[in-house]
Amino acid sequence: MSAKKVLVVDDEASIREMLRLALEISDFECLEAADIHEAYRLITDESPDMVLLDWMLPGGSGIELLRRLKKEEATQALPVIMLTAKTHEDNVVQGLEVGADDYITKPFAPKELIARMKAILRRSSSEEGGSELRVGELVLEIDSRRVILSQKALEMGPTEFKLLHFFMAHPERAYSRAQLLDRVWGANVYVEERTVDVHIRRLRKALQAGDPIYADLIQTVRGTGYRFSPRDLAVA
Amino acid sequence: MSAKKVLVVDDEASIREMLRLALEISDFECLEAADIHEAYRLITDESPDMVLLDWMLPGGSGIELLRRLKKEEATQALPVIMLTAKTHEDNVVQGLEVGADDYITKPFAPKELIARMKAILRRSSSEEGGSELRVGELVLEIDSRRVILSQKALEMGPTEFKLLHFFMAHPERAYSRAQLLDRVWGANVYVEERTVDVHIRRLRKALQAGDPIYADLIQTVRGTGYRFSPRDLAVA
DNA sequence: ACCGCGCTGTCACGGGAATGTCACATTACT
DNA sequence: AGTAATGTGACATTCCCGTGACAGCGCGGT
Repeated sequence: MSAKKVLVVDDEASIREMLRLALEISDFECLEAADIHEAYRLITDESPDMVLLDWMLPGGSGIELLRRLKKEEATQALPVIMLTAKTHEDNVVQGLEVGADDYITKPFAPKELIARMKAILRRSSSEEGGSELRVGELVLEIDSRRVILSQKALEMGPTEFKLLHFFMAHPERAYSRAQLLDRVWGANVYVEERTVDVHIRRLRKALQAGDPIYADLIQTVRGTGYRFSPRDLAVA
Repeated sequence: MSAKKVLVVDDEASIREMLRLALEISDFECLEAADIHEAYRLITDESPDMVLLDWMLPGGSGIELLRRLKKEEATQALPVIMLTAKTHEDNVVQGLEVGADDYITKPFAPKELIARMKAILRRSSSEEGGSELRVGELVLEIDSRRVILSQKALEMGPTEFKLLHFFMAHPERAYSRAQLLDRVWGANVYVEERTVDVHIRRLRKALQAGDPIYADLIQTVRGTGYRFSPRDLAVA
C-alpha cells in the first residue's frame, strides 16, 4: 500500500509541526492547513486519505468544515478525526453526530493517534469496494480524478467532475438546481441557480466530445431541474 | 418544497386564530375545523400533511378521531400532534398508544410547536420510500419525474404530471374542477375552471399515445368533474 | 512583477415549450 | 329537439432553458 496522505488542520503551527513529525515517522504523507479555506482547497486539490481536524479554529469552527464535507458527495466518505482540547462532552457528541469518525482529546499520545488512524483507514479501505463508477463505456475514476469514455480520457473542470460524480452516484432521479448547488457545490455557498445550467452545458459538451450519445445521459426536466439516466442509453 | 398544509382541530376560535397566525408566519398553509365531523371532511377532501388535534372536543373527544385516522389505511401515515390543556399523564400515554406522533401541553410556545412539527415532517418525508405509483402497466416515478407506460416513457408537461400524480394518489373519487385547481394548481391561484378541461385533454392524449386503453382511466363525471378509476381497466 | 491560461460565475439574448383562454364542435340528458 | 355541459383545435402570452460572451480570480511560468 502506498503512503497515505493525511491533512492536518490546526491554526497553531507548533501543533502542526508536532503532528507532522509523528505522522512522517509512521510513514504518512503530511499536508497542513491553518484555516478552513486552505483546508478545503487542499482537500479538493490533493484528495487526502484522512483529515485531522482541530475543533477550535479562527474564522469558523471545525464543525463547519466537517458538516460541509459530510454533505458533499465527493468527500462524504473521507475519514475525519476531530482533535479537541476540551473534554466537553457536547463537542464530542456534536462532532460524532455530524459524522466525524473518531475524536481524540488533547493532550494525546502520538502513538494512540496513529493507532486510531490505522484502525479507521483499515475499516474504510476495506469498505472501499470500487473507487470508480461505471455506466456503459463511461468510467469515472475517483482516485485519479479522471473520466474515461471508450478508453479515451475526457477533459473537464473540477466542478464538472464533481457534478458528474454526483449524478453517477444518484441516477434516475430529478434534482432541482437548488438541490444540486447544495449537494455538489456545498452548503452555505451562494451562487445563482442558473449557474448550474452553465456547468450542465459544459459537462454535456465534455461528454459529447467523447461520444455524442453519452451527452443524452444528462436530461433536462422542464420546470424541475436535471436528471442522470443511463436507462435510455441502451441501444445504439 | 411547496407549503405544507396543516389542519388545526380545536373548538375555540381564539386558539385556532392564534395557531393560524403562528403557522402562516412559518409558511404553512392552515385549515381549521371546530369539530370532529368537519375535521374528517377536511382530511378526506384536502389531505393535509399534518393535523394538530385538541384533546377536548365537544361531540366526541379527540382521541375518537385519532383512533379512526390510525385505523384507516389512507390516513394511517398522517402525522398527528395532540394538544392537551392538562398535563394528565393518562391522556398523553393514551394518545401516544393510539398513534399520535407527538403531543404538546397548553400553554406552549409557538416556536416549540413549529420545531416539533418540522422534526416530524422531516422524519415522515424522508421515510417516504414508496416513490412510485403503479396502475397496471402505468408507472409514475416520483423521484425521476417520469411516467412510464408499458416500459415506454410518456411525454407530458409538468401540470399534466402533477395532475396524474394527484389522480393516482386519489383514485375512485370524483373531483370538481374547483377542487382540482385547489389541489393540483395550488391554493390562491385564479384560473378559469375550464382550464382544467384542457389539461385533462392533454393528459388523456399523452396516455393515449402510450396505450389507448389507458386514456379511459380518466373519466368524465358529468355535472361534477373528473374521476380516475383503475377499476374498469381490468382485461385487455 | 508581469503575463497568460484555465476555471468559474453571471448576464443577456433568443427560441421553444408550457400555459391559460377563447370559439366552436360535439355529446349527453330532459 | 333543445339545452347545458364537455371535447377540441387554435392562439397569444408567459415562462423556462440553451447558449455564447465576458469579467474576475487563482495559479504557474517566464
